Amino acid sequence: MTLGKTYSYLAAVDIETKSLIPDPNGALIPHLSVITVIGLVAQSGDRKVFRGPEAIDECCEYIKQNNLGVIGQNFKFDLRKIIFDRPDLEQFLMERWVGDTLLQAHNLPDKVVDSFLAQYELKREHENDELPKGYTHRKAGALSLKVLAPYFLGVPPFWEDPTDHDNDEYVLKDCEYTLRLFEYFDKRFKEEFPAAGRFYEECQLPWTKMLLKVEVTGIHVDTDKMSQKEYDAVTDRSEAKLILDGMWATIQQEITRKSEGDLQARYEAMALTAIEKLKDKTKAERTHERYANNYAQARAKLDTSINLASPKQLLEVLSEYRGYDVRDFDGKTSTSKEVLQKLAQEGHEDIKTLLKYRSADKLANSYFPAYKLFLRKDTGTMHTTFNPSGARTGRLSSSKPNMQQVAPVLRDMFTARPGYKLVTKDLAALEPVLIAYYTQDPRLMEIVQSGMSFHCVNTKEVFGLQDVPLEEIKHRHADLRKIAKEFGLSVLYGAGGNRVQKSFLKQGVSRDIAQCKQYVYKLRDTYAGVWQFKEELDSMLQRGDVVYNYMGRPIVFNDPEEVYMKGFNRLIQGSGSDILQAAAYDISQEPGCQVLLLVHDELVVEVPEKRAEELERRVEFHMTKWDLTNDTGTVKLKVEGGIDLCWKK
DNA sequence: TCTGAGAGCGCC
DNA sequence: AAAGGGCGCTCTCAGA
Repeated sequence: MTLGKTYSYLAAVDIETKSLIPDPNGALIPHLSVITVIGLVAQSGDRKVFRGPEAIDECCEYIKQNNLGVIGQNFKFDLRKIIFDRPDLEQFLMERWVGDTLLQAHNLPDKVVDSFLAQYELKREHENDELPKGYTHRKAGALSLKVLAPYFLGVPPFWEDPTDHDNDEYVLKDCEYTLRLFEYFDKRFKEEFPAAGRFYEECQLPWTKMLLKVEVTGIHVDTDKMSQKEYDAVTDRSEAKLILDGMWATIQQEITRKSEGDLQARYEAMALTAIEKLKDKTKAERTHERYANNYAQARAKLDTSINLASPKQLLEVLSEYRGYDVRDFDGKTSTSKEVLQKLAQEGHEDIKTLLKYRSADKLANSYFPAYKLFLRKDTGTMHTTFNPSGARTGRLSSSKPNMQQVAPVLRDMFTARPGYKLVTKDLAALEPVLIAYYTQDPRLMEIVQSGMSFHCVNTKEVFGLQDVPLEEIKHRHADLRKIAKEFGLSVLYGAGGNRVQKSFLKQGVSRDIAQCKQYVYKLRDTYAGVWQFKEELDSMLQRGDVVYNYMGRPIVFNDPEEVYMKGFNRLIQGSGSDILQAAAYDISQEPGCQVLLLVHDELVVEVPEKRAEELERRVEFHMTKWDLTNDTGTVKLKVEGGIDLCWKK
């Protein structure tokens, strides 16, 4: 690890926080939590604990006095909270932050094995039994310090006291293990995986710093618009519910009657059993009365209304009372969207209403409550958390709230601050482009170089439409194109006949499996170079080789069984996502550009209104500057999107 | 009463 | 032999 010669030695720092709201999850959210204690363990052997209102200052003073570089385990979390409390220290801490054990572990090809995790889980359950009622040790993931330290350092498993988060001993142990792990990982990178070490140091760590800045900045929310949208969703939901209640009134009555009957029968049976056991048979009448009374009470509490959120109840209504075929494309009964859409297409009005209810309910229940919880009311900004180790591919994940799953209809409530505009750009057809680059397949190279439509070409090839000009496919064979689009990329990643059959069924067309397999072979044949590349890659990964993606991120599989389905996909998806992260990093270095969101292949960047067009070109440049030249030619990255006052798709 | 798995669904 | 992949969130339901 290069200390940059600037710092004398290292110290691991860890903070403990507690929630300011009843929900303990508040401890994870900067504006809903408070720091209880800061621990620091330095390579010098010094162990420090800082508390109280001066804790941050004293800690930083110690770091400065001793000229320390600072590391942590998922240190982005700690820094985000510290910077929230003390924005003036952002620059100082950002510079001092020189390492992270979570990011090291994420990129070390040697992973914690599943059997160790399972063993650890057993120990945790055992420990939980010893705890006072209501307290548990939270499940620890493969990248948590609680797993990493015992696995790689061989220290005994350790748990904090969940009744006392504000504990010197624990926070110091945390720091000590972090420091030891850091040195251990550093050594292993140097000795065994120098390329992975470089990726960690030159990409993963700087990118994570960029993400911290993105999180701290947040994205501005038009709260009036948000309220309006929530009101609309709630209204839509109750309207749909009302209509559905009307349509299903008789079913509701039948269900109520049936439940009452069942309940009554149960209580009568209980009464009979009780009476049989009676020694004094003269009390039979009174016993009977008592059970009748109990039944009346239970009846009053009985809720027989149909719970639309219960797949079990809904399934009963749809299949038994309405007589619908509720089998999905795998033949299993289900109330999933694909089943409901098929029924809606057959013209069932109740199902159309149910679908409306479902989507409004999703907005009202999943989106808005989270947005209201995580909105900073003083600034009107939303601050997601990006998890650099959230996905095995190297993609980011986003949570609290998840800004990578914002429904398109909700996007325009996220806006530029006054005086600014948003540049929203996505990398067009990123995956076909990267597949062409990697596999050198001549047909795919030709397609992405010439700008032909991947899906239209597939439609022609698969369905034997040689006579139809490419540009007419979209209009003359829209239905077939839709199906081909459904399974085109999937087949290149390893999908088979079943998957293709499903794509047909979704469009209301049934094809036998043999025919579907023919389509798969046809596509593999069309892109023979892709399939050949995939097979070579698979055999390397199955041997346990470490493969590096476009940006140098290591790819390795412990389980060879997983390779067929995940290997090629991980190379392509991970490369795409890393290109976007690298672009976001470079854009964040452009004066005037503030990256607000990363959504896998899309960036949202805030720029001063007056320089919008100029900076839009800078954003485009950084997103498309990556060299995709292979032995057969060069493919170019393209972006789509523009400038607006709000986030638009 | 609490937890964890599964269903379902939003996004790429 | 056959197999698209990657997430987070909310709800229900069953088991402890």
